[in-house]
Amino acid sequence: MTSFTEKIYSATRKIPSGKVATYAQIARMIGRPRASRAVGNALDKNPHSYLVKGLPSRQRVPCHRVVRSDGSLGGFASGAKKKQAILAKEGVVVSGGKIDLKRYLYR
DNA sequence: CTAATGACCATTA
DNA sequence: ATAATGGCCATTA
Repeated sequence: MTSFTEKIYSATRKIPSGKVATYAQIARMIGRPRASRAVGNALDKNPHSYLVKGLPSRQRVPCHRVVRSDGSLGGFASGAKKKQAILAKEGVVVSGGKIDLKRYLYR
């Protein structure tokens, strides 16, 4: 575990249910404004599934709340379809493959 | 050490 | 609107 990935997980955990953040945003939060791509890599390797019950909240990383800057979903280890389903359950509407960032972006 | 690899981004055409 | 392009950067081989 590198400090880089730990910071990413920490930042990602701050995103509340019903909101989303972009990879670039996470990158900015941890002080590496140009590392958005590396952020995606780190989240990809994240083994902590959001859906696992009983997992301590400190270990849960809601990586499904991280999307692309253009509002499209971006990737997901278990499939983008799954990602969308979880978001929908939290109240984030994905229409036409895009999310209305004006409404759901975490500020 | 170098090279390749992406859950990316902004710009340009 | 989509597609290509060049840049970016931590991690891994």
